[in-house]
Amino acid sequence: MNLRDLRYLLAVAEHEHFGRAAKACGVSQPTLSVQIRKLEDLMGVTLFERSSKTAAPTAACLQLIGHARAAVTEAEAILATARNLRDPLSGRFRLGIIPTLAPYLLPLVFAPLREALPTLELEPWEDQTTALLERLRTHELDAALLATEEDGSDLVSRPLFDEPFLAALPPEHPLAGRPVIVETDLARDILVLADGHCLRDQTMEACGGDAALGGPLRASSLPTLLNMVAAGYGTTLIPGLAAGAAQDAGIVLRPLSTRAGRTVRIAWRAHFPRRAAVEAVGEVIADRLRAFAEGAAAGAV
Amino acid sequence: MNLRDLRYLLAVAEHEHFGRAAKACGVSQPTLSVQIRKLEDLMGVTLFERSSKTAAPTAACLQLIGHARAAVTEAEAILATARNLRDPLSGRFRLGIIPTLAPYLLPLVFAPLREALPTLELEPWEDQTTALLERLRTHELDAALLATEEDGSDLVSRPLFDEPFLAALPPEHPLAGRPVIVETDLARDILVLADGHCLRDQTMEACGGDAALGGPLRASSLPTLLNMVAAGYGTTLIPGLAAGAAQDAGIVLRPLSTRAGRTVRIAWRAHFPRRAAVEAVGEVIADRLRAFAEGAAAGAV
DNA sequence: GATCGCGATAGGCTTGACCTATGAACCTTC
DNA sequence: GAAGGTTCATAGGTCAAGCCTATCGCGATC
Repeated sequence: MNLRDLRYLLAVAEHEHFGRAAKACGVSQPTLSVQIRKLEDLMGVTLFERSSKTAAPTAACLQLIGHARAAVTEAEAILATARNLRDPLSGRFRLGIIPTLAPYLLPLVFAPLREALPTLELEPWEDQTTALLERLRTHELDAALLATEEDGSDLVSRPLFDEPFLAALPPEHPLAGRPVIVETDLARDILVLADGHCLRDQTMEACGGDAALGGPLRASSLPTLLNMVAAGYGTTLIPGLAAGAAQDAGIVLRPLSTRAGRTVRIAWRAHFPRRAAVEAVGEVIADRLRAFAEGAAAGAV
Repeated sequence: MNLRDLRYLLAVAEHEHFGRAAKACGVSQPTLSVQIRKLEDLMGVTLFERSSKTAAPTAACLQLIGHARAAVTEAEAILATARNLRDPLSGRFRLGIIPTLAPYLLPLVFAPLREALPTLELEPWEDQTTALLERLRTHELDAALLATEEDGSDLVSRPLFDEPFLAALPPEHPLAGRPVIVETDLARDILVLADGHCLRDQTMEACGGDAALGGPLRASSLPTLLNMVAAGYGTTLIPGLAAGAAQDAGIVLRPLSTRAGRTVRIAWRAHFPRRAAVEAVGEVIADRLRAFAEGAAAGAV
């Protein structure tokens, strides 16, 4: 049985006439005769009572056409729905973002994304890198903003912008008077984030790679870390986008001598079919951050 | 688009694996790959995200499979319903019966019909001949029990049994003493049914064919006519099956010298597809009335 | 590095839906 | 009552499409 056959059935039932039904279906009358006959043979039921005048649906036919109409309607609903889904820039887009980036990046890019991609329903999801990669692989996310290189060939990524690190010091700190900070000088009293934050590893690497660095404190979030620094418990490195929040907290910021920083990338599954949406989202973010990245590059020269 | 394609779609979505889905569908894996690809091209939507591990349904696909499942389910419901309708001896069977026959025949044949054709839902419809023929032609009846020959080649009929007429007389009537009645002797004070009853025409023909026969009275039903005869207002001819009711009313019944009678026939549209049901119903009625018909024939010899 | 498993592709076969032309039955009209 | 115009059914040929087997390319795994 075929959806086409069901359409033929409905047409003949409606017109009660093979010729007119054939015209309505855009086929010849013999085609309809043959197909209806096949349908009758398949079902073992006479569907129409033919006479020289008309083709009247039998009682059995009347019982069947309800289902037939439902099937045809559902099939058409599939195509209609597909038409609406055709635009890859439309629909839900679940974007993972690491916690040291989300609170500072989202306010910058949310409105531009809405404006550039009005039909894309952006759903941000904040979590640490490994959790985001896991959710990417299980199709629970469509893309993720990370500050690390992707791992594994099943995922790919492209860089969006460079984010320099800044030294964050309490105002009364001995190094606060210097215009530029040498990272290794921070190692003595540096504070770091908890395990799992990529920023923790990057900070430690920039400051000398000592795994025992940072003492017993493990801040669970960047705002917490900033408050600790502001309170005079130590120093840290912060990503450039957090500069505003750090200054608001009364922290002194200084550029680093080695121009250390991180590259924010957007990552997605290699086979993800809505590549266009990923590209578009990345493009909007990169555009919005271009001034920031150029400023960072200029400052580094 | 095709129901087969939708089944393929559902299978791949369920198994998340082309090979296993192909096995479940009973086709080869390349077949499935090609058909799904065509479906994707038709819809303009990527349905599955393929990788070397698995074929995961996309968000778009998940939105579509609900409709797809509904369409396939409806299509299967058609076949299931058709299977139930396949037996022509099952289902509604609308049988028209003329009013001078229905009250006496139905009590005789209803139970035998139920027993012989338990799945046939018999719906009797009582009306005069012309109305029954009209309803037959408009497909509002499946068959009709008549006492006339069918008219027009679009309808056909077969005889079921012969029903002799009997002279019906008030006990005090002068002719009541005779063992056999000559029909034309009844003409003087005969009572007839209203226009439209075939029995009216047959009575008048048997008694001399005078159109002015029967005086001003036009009984609207046979029971009324019987009561009029019982009350002494005149005589009439009654069909044999009404004999019991007439005797109950206190009427004297006598055979006719010419053995006049009528043939009860079952009529149906020439193209009616449930011919088997018509034949079966007719057969049960003829069987049940065989004794009656033979008795009538014997009585006539 | 070889093997295995996945989906995609290629080439050839066969089915079946379609068309036009024609037939058979029936109705209407002159 | 013969002619012509309906109706649906049938016949024969064409062509698209679905299917198969064989093979490829890619990635993971041992």
